[in-house]
Amino acid sequence: LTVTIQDVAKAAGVSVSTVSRVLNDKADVAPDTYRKVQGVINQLSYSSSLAAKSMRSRRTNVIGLVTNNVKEPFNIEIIRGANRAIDQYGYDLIVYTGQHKVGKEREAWELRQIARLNGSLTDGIIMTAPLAKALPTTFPLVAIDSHLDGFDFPAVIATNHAGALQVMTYLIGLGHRHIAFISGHPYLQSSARRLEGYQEGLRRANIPIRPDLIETGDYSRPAGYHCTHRLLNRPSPPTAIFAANDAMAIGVLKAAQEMGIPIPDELSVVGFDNIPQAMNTDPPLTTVDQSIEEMGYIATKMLIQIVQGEPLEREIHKVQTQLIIRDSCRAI
Amino acid sequence: LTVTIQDVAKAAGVSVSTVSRVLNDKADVAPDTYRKVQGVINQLSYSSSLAAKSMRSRRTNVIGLVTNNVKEPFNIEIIRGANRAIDQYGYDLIVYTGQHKVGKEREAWELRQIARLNGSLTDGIIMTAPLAKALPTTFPLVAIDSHLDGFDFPAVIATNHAGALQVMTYLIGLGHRHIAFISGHPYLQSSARRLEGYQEGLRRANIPIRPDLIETGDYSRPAGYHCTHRLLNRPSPPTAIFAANDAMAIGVLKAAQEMGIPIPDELSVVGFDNIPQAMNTDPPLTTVDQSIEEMGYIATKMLIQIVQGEPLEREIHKVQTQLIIRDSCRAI
DNA sequence: CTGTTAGCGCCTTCAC
DNA sequence: GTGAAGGCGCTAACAG
Repeated sequence: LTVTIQDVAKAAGVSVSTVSRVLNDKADVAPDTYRKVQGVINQLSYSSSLAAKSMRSRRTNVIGLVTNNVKEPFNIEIIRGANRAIDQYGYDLIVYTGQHKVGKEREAWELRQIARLNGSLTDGIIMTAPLAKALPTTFPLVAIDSHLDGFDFPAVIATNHAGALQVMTYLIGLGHRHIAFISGHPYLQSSARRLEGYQEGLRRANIPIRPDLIETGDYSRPAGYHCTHRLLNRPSPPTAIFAANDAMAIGVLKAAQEMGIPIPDELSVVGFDNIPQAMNTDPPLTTVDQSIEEMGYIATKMLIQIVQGEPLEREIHKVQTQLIIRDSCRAI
Repeated sequence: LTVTIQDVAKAAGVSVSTVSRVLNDKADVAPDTYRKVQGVINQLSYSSSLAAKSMRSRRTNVIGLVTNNVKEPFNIEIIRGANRAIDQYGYDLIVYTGQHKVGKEREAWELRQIARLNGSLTDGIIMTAPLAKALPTTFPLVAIDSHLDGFDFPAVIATNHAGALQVMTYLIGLGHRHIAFISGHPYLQSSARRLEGYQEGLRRANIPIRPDLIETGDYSRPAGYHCTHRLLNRPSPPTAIFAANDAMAIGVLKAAQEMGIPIPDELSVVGFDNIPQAMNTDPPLTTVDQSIEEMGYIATKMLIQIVQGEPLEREIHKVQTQLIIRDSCRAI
C-alpha cells in the first residue's frame, strides 16, 4: 500500500541507512549509489512519512499554524501572511484547525494542539489569539495577539491603544459624546488595549465613562449583534458604537438594520482590523487598519528565525495601525 | 521538554499500556485507574504526539487538505468549506501547503505530499486542482476539480461546460463576435470544459472560432495580464475577453487599464469562479458563480464518508454554476 | 563509503 | 484489569 524506506532499500539493493543518507543529502555517499537510490526513489515516487521522520529527527522544515477557527477573515489573512513567509524561506506550512470552541474548552484545545504538534511534526508553532494563560516556552512559539498575562514569549501585536485612541478622537471630533464600546475576549491584549484606548479618549475629552455603554463581546459577529440590541435598548442609548473588531462591527450593522436604525444617520459605527469585507459592508465600514497579512508574515519570519537559532531583534513586534475612514460615521 | 506517555505512566504509577488504554477509551480499565490516569493527563496537560500515534494506529481523525497555494482566493474558499465540514463531523483539519510551484515541479510536489501524509498523519486527503496525472487510489482521496485523465477517483467539479456556455450566450447576445478566451491549466477538467463551452457557444451562433483569440493561461493573475497584452495587440483584437477564472480576469482588467482601454466601454470582460474579490474590482466583474465554499464542504463530506467506510452516492459530484452579471460587460 | 544497532512515542497482541 | 514485549518508519551513532 504505502511505499516505505525499506521498499526503496530492497529495490535499490542497499540498506535503509544508505537510503536515509541520500534522502537527507548527507555526505559520504558514493555518486553511483546516490544515483541508483535516487532513481528508485523517483520510480517508486517514494516520500518519507512525515510522522516517522519527525519522530526521529528534530527538524522537519514545517511550520505549524494553530488557529481555532479558519472561518474568521482575520485568521485567513494570517494564513496568507504565513504562506508568504514560508514561501520565501523554503518551509512548508501546516495549518491546524479543529472544531470551533469557546472559553475553557478552547484553552484546553490550544494546549493540546501545541502538545500534539510540538516535537512531532513541526519545527515551531504560530498561534493566533491564544486564550490559554500559560503557553509553553520550551520550544519555538510565536503568538499573534496574546493573552494579557502572557508576556514571556514572542508575539506580534498591533498598536492597539493608539489605534483605539485615534478612533475616539475621530468620533469625538464628530461631536459624539455617548460612545459605546464592545470588547473582544477580555483576556486578550488586543481587546484590553483597545478598551484602554477607548477610555483614554473619553478621559482626554473630559467625557465621563459610562459603564452601561461598555459591553463584553468575544470578537464574533453574533456578539456584536447581541450587544447592540442591549446597547440600543438602554434608557440613554449611544450615538456611536465602537466595536473592538470588524466581525462584531458587522454584527452591529446587522442589528441596527433589523431595528430600523439607519447608519450612519442615527448611529455611527467603527470597527477594528480592516478585514477585506469591511469595504463591502453597507455602508462601508470605518475601521482601523492593522495589515493582518503583515502580522502573519512577521510572526512566521520571527518563528523561522528562532527555529534557525538566530537572535530576535525584539520579543514583541508592534505593527502600526491606521484609521481608515469610510461611510459608517457621521457628525452629530 | 515534551511530556510523553511514559511520563504520564510514571506519574500515575501504571504502565504505558494502561495509559494508552484510557487515552483510547478502551474497555477493561478499572474506573479508579481511569480516573487517576485521566487526572495526571490533565494535570500535565499531556497530549499524545500526532506523529507517534499515527504511526501505530490507522485512525487519526484528521483530514488533510493539500493545496499548492493558499494565496489564491479560490483555495481560501475551499478551506472555509472544508472547515465547516470537519466542524460538523468532529474531525480536525490539516492544511498542507508549501512554496508556490509550477509545472512538473508542482506535479512532483503533489505526489510527494500525498505520500508524506498518507498513512501517517491523515485519514484521507483532499487535493485542490491536482496537476499530477495519476493520483494514488489506494486510500481515501477526493479531488476538487481534476486532471483531464484522472477519472478514477472521487472529485467535486462544477458544471463548467454549462457555465461557460451561459457566458458565451450572454456575450453574443450583447452583440460581441470577436470574443477571446484565456484558458487555465490546460490539463484541468475545469479549464478544458470551459474552453469547450466557449467553443460551443461560438458554434451555436455560427461564429467562426479564431485560434488567434485563444490564449493558454494558468489560472494566475499574471497570466491574465500577459495574455491580454498579446490579445489586444493582435491585428484584429477582440471586443470581449472571457477569462477561465477570476484571478486571470483581474489580470485582464489591470492590463486593459494600463493600456488605457476603458472597461466595459471598449472591452467587455468575464471571469469564472465568483471569488469574493470579484465584486470589488473596478468595474465589478461579471463572472460565473460556482460556490467554491460549497465545493470544499462537499469534498470534505465525501472524504469523511469514504474514511468511515460508507458508500458514496456518486463518485463525481457536480455543483451548479450561475452567471452573475455585474458591470464589466457592455452591448456593442 | 556502507551496514548494523538502537531507539523516537505510541498501540497492540499476549501473557498473567 | 494490567504489564511486558514487539514493531510502525525512520535517523543517528557505531562499527567495519
